[in-house]
Amino acid sequence: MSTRQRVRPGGRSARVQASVHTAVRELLEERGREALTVPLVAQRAGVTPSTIYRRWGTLQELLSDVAVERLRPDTAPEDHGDLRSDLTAWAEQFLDEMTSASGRAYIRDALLGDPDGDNAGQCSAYAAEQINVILARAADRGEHGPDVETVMDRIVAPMMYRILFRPAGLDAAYARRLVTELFGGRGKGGQ
Amino acid sequence: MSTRQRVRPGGRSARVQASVHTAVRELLEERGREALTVPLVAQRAGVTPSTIYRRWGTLQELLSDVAVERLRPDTAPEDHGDLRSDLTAWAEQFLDEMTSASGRAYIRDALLGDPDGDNAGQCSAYAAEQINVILARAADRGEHGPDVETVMDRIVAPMMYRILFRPAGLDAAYARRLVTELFGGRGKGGQ
DNA sequence: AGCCTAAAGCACAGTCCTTGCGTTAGCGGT
DNA sequence: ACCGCTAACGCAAGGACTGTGCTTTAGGCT
Repeated sequence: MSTRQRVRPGGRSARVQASVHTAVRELLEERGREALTVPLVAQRAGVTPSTIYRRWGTLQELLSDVAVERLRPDTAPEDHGDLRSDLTAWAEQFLDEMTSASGRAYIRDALLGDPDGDNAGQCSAYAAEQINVILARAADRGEHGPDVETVMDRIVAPMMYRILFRPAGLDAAYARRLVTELFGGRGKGGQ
Repeated sequence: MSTRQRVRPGGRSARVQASVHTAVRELLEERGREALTVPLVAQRAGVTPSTIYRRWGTLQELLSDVAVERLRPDTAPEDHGDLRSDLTAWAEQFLDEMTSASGRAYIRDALLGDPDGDNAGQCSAYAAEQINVILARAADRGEHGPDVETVMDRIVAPMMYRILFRPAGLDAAYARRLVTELFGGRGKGGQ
């Protein structure tokens, strides 16, 4: 079962979903994730727990839904005039947002309550979308650069891997280094 | 609180931990993850639920512990005579193991019940260890290749990212391609 | 305007979580 | 080798959470 909700806007369902999502975000900030329970969220949202159980099934699936919504980029990547600057700026901002405690928590939540990998795929699609915008702009300028898959492999994947598995010592310099190495910086590879 | 157990071997604690871990692995295979509950594991392991709650706190932290134990490589990477072959073989095997349904489940469990990122770091350390063995062997042969961090960024991270976020269409060819590109294959990067 | 369906509320039963207290195993000291 | 001491386990009970059958309501559709 996909957890993403497809409710028509304006109806009661939409109101319930919105108020539940809001309740989750508020309670996450106020009391932290450990303190969250379905009944607590239900009370804050002004619904009964059974409503949440029926629509989301599990607290984790609900959290996953909220997380994906929160991880959706709300703005197009900034235009700095050339591909490399755009990628660098985007990577720095991405890493900065995702490295924060709440950012990591959202990523983990998105991965967590996600039986069929649907929500995780959505997160990846968001990043790919942003990168596509950057690459398309570069193509319009006449620059020719890597394709999306390469950027995902060389920039996004390493950042995400470290965020998830080795969160210590991550900073903007790492993001810049990845971009530099992608652009033919002296990669240490090769034999 | 770190969930990793530091019990002395031979004592009662060690016996309890072993029987609980075994119970988890057995029940995971028999009934699947959804059916797992703390009381169920406790019954199979021959302990009381409160013991599990006290030592692990949560089913997820327990699962995380078991997952990390299971993700530990039990054998040194094969020696194929040269660095590139070693890396390719290792990457193929790694991807194959991790792409399986149970492999992905273990990875997610390891990430999941892991408040301070301790278990996730351990997983990453396992991979780094294996790669270090491969690189050390290459150095002994007189080959000079990339350093560990580069291999983590270029091989491990992309595979893990796709396993977690885009599990569709992953195969050995992808692993080979990553190694090829690392070894100066025509990377599509650069402007 | 009225029907009809999907979703929410209500209530209750079953399970799980959590903790206080007593007991025990086994480590360390003499 | 014995004995005290501490950390860990078992037991039991209270409270909270999960999940479901049935009823009610909102709002889309003709």
